[in-house]
Amino acid sequence: MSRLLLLDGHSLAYRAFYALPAENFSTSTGQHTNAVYGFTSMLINVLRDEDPTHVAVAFDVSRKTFRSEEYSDYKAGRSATPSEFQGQIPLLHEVLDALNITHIGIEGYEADDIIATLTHQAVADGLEVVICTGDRDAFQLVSDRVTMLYPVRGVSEVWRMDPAAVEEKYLVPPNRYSDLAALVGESSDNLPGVPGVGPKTAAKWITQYGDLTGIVAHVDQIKGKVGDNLREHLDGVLRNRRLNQLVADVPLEVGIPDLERRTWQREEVHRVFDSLEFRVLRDRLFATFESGTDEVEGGFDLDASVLLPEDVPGWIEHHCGPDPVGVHVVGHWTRGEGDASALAIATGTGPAAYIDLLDLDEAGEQALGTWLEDTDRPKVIHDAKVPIHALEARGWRLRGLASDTALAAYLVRPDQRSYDLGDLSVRHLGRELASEQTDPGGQGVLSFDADEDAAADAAAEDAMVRARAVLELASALGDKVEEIGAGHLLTDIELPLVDVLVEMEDVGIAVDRAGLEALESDFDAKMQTAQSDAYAAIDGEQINLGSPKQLQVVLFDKLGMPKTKRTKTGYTTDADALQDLYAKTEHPFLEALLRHRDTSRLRVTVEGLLKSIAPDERIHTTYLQTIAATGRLSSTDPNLQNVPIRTEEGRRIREAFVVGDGFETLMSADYSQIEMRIMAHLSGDEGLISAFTSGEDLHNFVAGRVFGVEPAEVSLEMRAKIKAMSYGLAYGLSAFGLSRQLTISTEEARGLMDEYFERFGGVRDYLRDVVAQARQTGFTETMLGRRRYLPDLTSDNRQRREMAERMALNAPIQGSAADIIKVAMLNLTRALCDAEARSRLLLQVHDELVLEVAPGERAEVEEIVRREMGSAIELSVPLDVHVGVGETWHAAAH
DNA sequence: TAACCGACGTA
DNA sequence: CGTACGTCGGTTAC
Repeated sequence: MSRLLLLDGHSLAYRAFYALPAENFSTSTGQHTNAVYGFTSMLINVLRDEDPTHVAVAFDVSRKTFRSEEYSDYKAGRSATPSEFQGQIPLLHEVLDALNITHIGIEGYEADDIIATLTHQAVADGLEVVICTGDRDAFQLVSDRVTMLYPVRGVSEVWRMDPAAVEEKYLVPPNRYSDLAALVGESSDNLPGVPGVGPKTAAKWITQYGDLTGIVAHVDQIKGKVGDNLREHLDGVLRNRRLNQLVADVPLEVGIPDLERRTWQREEVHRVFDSLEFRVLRDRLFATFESGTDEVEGGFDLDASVLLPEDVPGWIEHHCGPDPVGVHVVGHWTRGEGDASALAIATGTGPAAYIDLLDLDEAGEQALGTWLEDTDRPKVIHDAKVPIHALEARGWRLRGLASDTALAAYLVRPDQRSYDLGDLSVRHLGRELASEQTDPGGQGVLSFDADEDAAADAAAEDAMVRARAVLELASALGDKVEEIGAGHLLTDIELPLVDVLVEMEDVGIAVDRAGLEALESDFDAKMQTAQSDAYAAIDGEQINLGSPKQLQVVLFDKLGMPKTKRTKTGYTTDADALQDLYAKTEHPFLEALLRHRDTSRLRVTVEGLLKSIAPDERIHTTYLQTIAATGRLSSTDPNLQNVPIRTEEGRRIREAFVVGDGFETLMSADYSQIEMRIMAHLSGDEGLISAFTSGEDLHNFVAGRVFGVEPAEVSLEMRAKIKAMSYGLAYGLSAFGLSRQLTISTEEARGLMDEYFERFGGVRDYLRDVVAQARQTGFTETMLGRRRYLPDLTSDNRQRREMAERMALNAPIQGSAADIIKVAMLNLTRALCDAEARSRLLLQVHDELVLEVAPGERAEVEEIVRREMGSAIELSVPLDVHVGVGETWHAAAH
């Protein structure tokens, strides 16, 4: 039986808009999504419950319809549609487009007219119809073939209205409902009814005289005050009836066959739901419609074998040659420790094998090791750094990494939250990893002892499925990488960088544990003092100084300080705001509080570092290569890219990062002003380029140009302003933002920016063009062709659009800097290797590299570092590298 | 207990 | 109303 589902997009979204609190439904960029969320949630439920074969969503296009033509006050009582709602309609269209659901809006008609038209066509074609709308006018369409779902209690529940239900509720059959509504009136449409006549009276008359025509014919027989009212308002009633009659012959470009349900566009759904930040809803969508349907094929065909130890050498010999194989390692690796227990290999020709690493004989071990370390027998792995570490624990060094599917997927779409193999498989191959029978992650089902073998089989099969998925994904993603011209980024930069990062993570950096412990107790003592001072300043009240909520009570209620900038949950108590308050009130509590903040922050930082010291007395961070949308690395567990440096106290922490035993010194090498240099290069601005070749201090030079004085005459204040602006430009800083940062007037800030752009017109043109081009193509590109997609550049929502514009400004600059230092890391590593130096790379902090220098190698290493960092890329300005050495990170960077 | 938020460290 | 991150403690929702 075919069934058509029709939804009134406007009416349902509008319900959701008022039913769901906007503050709980908005994205990190501030876009409200409550209407989209509510509608989509309801859509998923209805699709699930009704399982229609055909679907369409109707929309109002504008308020101007034939009804408002006839009756200018039609819906006039309604307040203006809030812009927060209006802005969500295009998002709703995006959701529907991604789901491949037809949406229709026709100028001059309301959504319900479209629904009426389609309902008539569908009934004529023999379909059942389910209508979902919050507009009661649609009751007139209900019949034995047409059911209406009417949302109540916001959008959390629907009433299923068939003819009996309509009659039970309104005392008239559906085809008389419009007569009843005409008599009673519809306040939401600003259609007044007959005074004193409610549904009961109206229903009584309709029953008595058959319909409205009958009532009109016998209007003189109706007695009493209501009779007089009816006669007096009869014109209005007839007008109501004309207006609430739905049009059943709206000219539509689609017919019922066009509305047949289609599979959704998987990538679009991910993109749209990502941008709306609908995580749970997406899970619900996939959970509801992808299990047990044939939209996603049930996994992978495997010619699989679990190898016996004695079969390992033969299998590898036979199957692992010059063609890439997919590899999946069963094991784990966290915080510098881990192991591998098994390994699955899938070949391009079909066969797949599972090898238990804990049960290998000598020959197997030998064959496996030789293959793993053979550069000429290529492997493709998902997120290879982790398995490479795990295999290392068993003494193998994997070589010949031909592709990494996580890295490939990252280059294709660098702004994803995660690159889960299962997700990529569904998205790019259209297949789930796990079929229903093999569910190694499942709970409970396989928990009995008797099922241990089955569980092991399932785990082996899962590993082989993953190996095969990786192999196929490498091919599919490889094509996409090539399509966007990022092949060299993958093969020449990201893939070889994996080995460099593995080394850096393995080596770690030595720390002075005692020094850190001393710092901890020092910071702790200072924090205690600050805390006592803070309590003393507020009559001894012992609040939790780390609780913004309790602070707000003290600051704004108890002490009555002026309110600061609003946050989602109240008023901000951040350091800037507290400084402001202190300047205004000079209250000692604020001074103590700020001191407490600083010292407790330092203490927490030190504690975190202490906890992460490994048994070798070194700290091993983990670099994440697929996190930052601009192409940067990130560092985690612990994050060694945000160790304090700005304050004197903070720098003491850097003194605890020391040169390790057997090495001579630490060396810190950083690019000076690399982002400004990239901006000079990309913009080709002659003024800025000459700033870097003049030998003058950059900011003095620029400030001299802007203020029209000699560089030598630039005051410190002028220099500070120009420095802030120069850096701000690469982030899309506005005059307002600049004024706030420098505490100058917006006018002065604007004047400063105008003057800057006047002197450095190339920069202005570049910044303008980079956004314009990104809007054209949909993406930005770094110097090495790393893309970042920014669909929001064409958003109707100003906030989203402007956010995307700032990202477009920044991504090529930050991303090119990331490209450059990655190239430098690769070249530097190779050069150190070629020079047979023992010195080694330890850390990367975006524009800085930290090395550990072996005895006697200092001069040579410094020369290599300067050369390789300085020549990583050719710019129209020099790449200046600052190098320092010292026993500690602090000393080396000084 | 998990998820979120404010706050804050770095480039 | 300046980009890119990771981590912490407190709070809230489940």
